Amino acid sequence: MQVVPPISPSVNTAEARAIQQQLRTRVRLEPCPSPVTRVAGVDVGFEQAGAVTRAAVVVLSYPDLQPLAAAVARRPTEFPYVPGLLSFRELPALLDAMGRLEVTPDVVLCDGQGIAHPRRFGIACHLGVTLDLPAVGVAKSRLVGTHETPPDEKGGQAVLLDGDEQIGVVLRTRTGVKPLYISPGHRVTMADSVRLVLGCTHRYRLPETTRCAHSLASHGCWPSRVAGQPVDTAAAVYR
DNA sequence: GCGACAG
DNA sequence: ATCTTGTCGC
Repeated sequence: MQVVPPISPSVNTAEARAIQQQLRTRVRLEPCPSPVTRVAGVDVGFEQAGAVTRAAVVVLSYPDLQPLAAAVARRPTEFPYVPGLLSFRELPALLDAMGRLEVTPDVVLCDGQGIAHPRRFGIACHLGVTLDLPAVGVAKSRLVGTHETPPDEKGGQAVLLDGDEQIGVVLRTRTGVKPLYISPGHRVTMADSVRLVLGCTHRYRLPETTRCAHSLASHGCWPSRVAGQPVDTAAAVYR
């Protein structure tokens, strides 16, 4: 897919926060365009003791969740991990990978927060706004906000609040596992976000999109099975 | 000053 | 995120 200008050059943490305050005005939480037929998942891993960032993006058919395409990209790591500024560390490599994609997804599920962020601008917002693509934040742990314990059953939910503002949903994707922190990133509603995550989830805690992206980013290959089906590596090409 | 803190 | 083997539980 066509990815426009790179991302911000080397910035310091103060500048990064200022950029977030500026870009947050571009976030639009509106109904996700329908129908959704292609869902992407993105994730990053590191090599050379963190010196190199490896990003992966996969595209699955929806709601079938069968592999359609994927892309991987590597580039020097130029920003440290700072809570609240994750996108400045991972987005450059992710955009490189997105640029190598042959097909354009209808929505992207990101590994990290959407608006459930101190400045309401997590990595899902940054990626979504940058590509003007619908994006959802799917985090494995909490960054900000308070919540009750969601019911211990698949689909169990609890509202994630920052004061009196709802910034996300704490979602149990399967019985007996730690819940995920879901929040809109761009061009999706809170309800769309939960629906899409559940729609992409099968037998594991993480949605299939995230599982595939993580597998490609850290192991360099697809999982043996996606949504319960053996993967046809030949059809799911990537470069 | 003392914790908390996506990946 | 990453360094790393076995092990407890459904």
